[in-house]
Amino acid sequence: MPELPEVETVRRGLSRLLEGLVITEVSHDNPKSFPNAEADVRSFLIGAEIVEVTRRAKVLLIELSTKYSLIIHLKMTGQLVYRGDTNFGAGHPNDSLVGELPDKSTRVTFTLSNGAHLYFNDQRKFGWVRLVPTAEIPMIDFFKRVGPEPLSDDFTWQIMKERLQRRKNTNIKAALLDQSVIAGVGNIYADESLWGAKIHPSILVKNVTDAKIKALHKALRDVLRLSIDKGGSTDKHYVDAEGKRGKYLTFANVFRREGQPCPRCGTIIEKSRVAGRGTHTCPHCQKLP
DNA sequence: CACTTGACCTGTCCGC
DNA sequence: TGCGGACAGGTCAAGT
Repeated sequence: MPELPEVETVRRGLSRLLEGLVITEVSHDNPKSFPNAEADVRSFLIGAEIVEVTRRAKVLLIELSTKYSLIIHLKMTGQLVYRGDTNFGAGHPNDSLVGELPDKSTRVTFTLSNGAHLYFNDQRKFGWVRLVPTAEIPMIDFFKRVGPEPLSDDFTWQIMKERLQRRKNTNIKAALLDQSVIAGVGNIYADESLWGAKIHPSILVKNVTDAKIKALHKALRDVLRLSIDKGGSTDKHYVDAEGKRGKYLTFANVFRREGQPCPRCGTIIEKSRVAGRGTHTCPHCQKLP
């Protein structure tokens, strides 16, 4: 569920909370969640200062002072939550979704030089933390293949068209979800941006007009920016670096709104399956040509 | 090669 | 109430 706006929200929180701190201890309960954390990983981590927290697509990068970086993918249910000396939980006025930590979904715990902890929680164990030499990150297959950042200044509608043409014989929703086409788009913002541009998710890329691609380019960037502004989308799991929910779903137009009226025309929103995903559309606004 | 489907997991919800 | 099955959705491997 964490897509670009959610991961970016976590990044901003971690950047503020972690930069300058030193890792003093690390533990993990699940080998799958930290696949290369064998034997001497502690010696590479303990004593390392956190220099900078960045993001590429849906992946978080924590650069350390030791020429190593932590790479973290939250996949669907991953959380990275910072806890200082007050281990607050649900019901606290800060709107925290998670309770006292660690809990049973905690996979990795970092202890920091100020006495705080960073918890990597992941109910479904799809996510992971890896330690890699910083210089080797560009050589990792994913980073070689991943498409452009949709919010970067040079991401024009023409670039978007060119990227989408790589998947011209598939439907537009599958192409949007393909990380090698455009970075960071997942199910929520695919549905929201297609509604915004009035495009049916099943239309083949080669049949989408330039005018529609232009509209999709604007709709996608608008919805990603709005969601970042609202702290992302929380359904069940996603929280920011302080455990707080995101508020975008309050503003969603179609996602998880089947049975409700389309905000634009009042037609009842439908849910179907496209590209193997639950897909939300307005049958009046989004028609196949 | 281009594209689609299934596997990876666990918790929740729905129908019987 | 318990139980089976569908579903949630990011990514990669396997299948067509």
